[in-house]
Amino acid sequence: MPATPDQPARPGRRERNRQQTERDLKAAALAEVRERGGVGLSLRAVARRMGMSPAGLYRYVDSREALLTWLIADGFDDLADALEDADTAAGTDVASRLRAVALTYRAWAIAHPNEFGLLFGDPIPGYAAPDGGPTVAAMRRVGAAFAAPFLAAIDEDRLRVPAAYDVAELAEPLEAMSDLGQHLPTPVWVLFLLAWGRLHGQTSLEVFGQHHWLFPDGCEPLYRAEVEALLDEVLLPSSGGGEPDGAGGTR
Amino acid sequence: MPATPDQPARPGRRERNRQQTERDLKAAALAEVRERGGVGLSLRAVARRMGMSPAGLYRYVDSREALLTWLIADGFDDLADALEDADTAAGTDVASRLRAVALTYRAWAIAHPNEFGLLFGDPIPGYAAPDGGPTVAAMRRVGAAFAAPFLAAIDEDRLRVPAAYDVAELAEPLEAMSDLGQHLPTPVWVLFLLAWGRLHGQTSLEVFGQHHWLFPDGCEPLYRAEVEALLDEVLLPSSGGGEPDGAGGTR
DNA sequence: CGATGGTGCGAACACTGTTCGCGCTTCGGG
DNA sequence: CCCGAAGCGCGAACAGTGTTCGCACCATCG
Repeated sequence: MPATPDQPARPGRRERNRQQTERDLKAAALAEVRERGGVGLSLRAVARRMGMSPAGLYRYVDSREALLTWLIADGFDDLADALEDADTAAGTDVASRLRAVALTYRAWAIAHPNEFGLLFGDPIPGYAAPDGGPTVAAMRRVGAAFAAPFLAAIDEDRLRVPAAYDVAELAEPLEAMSDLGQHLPTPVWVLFLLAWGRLHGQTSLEVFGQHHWLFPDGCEPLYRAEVEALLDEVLLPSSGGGEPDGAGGTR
Repeated sequence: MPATPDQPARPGRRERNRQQTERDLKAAALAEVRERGGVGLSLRAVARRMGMSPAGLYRYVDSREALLTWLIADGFDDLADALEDADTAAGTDVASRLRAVALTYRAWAIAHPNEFGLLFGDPIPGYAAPDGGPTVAAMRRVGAAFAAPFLAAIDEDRLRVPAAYDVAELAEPLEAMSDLGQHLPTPVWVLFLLAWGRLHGQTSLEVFGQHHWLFPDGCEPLYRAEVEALLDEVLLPSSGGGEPDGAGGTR
């Protein structure tokens, strides 16, 4: 958004300064979050870091909470970018794409633990994401990036969805997901949400330190095992018939 | 720990008062966490709640952080109790036991969202659970309660563990888990950790609000679907042969 | 009885988010 | 060109926080 559409191309000294300061602010706040964590974000520290008075920040941000939701939205966007990049870099094979996205999810979380905590950890005490707010919009991008390989698998008739996933009670609320892509039957969305949960669970347990006493060096092998298991369960071999059952070996 | 072992049974007016105050303090802090969240725990608020001066608290607690780790340990213990109770109440059938434990995990989390956040959300900024500390000990209880039905399934030869779970790199770190019960081969622990991750992932996404915009009324049906899928995948029908494949119906 | 040490508290310090009102710069229009 | 208006940044202040210090009190033990 280089300028508001009604002011076609009039940067103006002031406007440019403001946008520069906004960028500085975001960068400073992000740096602060990265090293101190979202909970420890201090407006005064941000102000100090950018050589500004604490009060001055309030020309750009309504409150500490507002700054946090701003960072949350940015974080979701960043994660979505990473997922999309990994997806496109993985070529066209549905299995590679799904694997790439899954591995990137964990990799991003480990590379940005504090941001991950901001996005998926304890919600800010009083705050609940407003339904139309920017955070949910950005999060839907993450969902969409995650769903893309699944949708591709459907197009190739390679998605194995268990009949048990056709939970009637979920049909109605899942209507809201149809704008992530095409309109799809309930069990597909259930499959997708459960798959996300599996990967997220492992990632979350690792990043939030629950596995640290077991695997001080990280849980990548464990995660890879989960990813391969997921691929085996969810993806049919290729288009060409073959054994329809596969509760066994992988790679 | 009713008394220090070197002071065999001398409650004494003072000792009793101290223990009573400790209980009050924990109760007040827990209440505060329940309504304000772990992040929002304020020592001064706790002090106010129990009619004490802020400074007085420091006779019982080293710091806010210490109080939090205390609550964390208690939280893990409470969760472990809930899981153990559900397990024993579920009778002897391995499937029922596993289902009960799994459902109780989510139920506890939903009933105690702030405590769940304390246990599994953003770690306290500076704090890392000391390896020998009380929090990891209590968390191992949770792990043990979770593992119990799996161990029972092994005893009955009803656990289906994929060969692909025999990840060599995990053999060594997983040695540390053998004191949760008997000493078991690597893939069993992998299966267990991945199962926990699946349930935790769904629970965490729900409790931390990521699914709220999709399912404002809660995700119990989704979670049940995951639990049943897990049971189907992981548990062999019963001792008596039968169809080895079960990607189909549930309850 | 007197000494000891646990107990509670008021005051203080450094820090936080946030508000207010003042000057200063930059802009838009007469 | 100049002048009002609006945006901007800041110092000061207020209420709140975690934490420390030193002083009273009182139960305990010699």
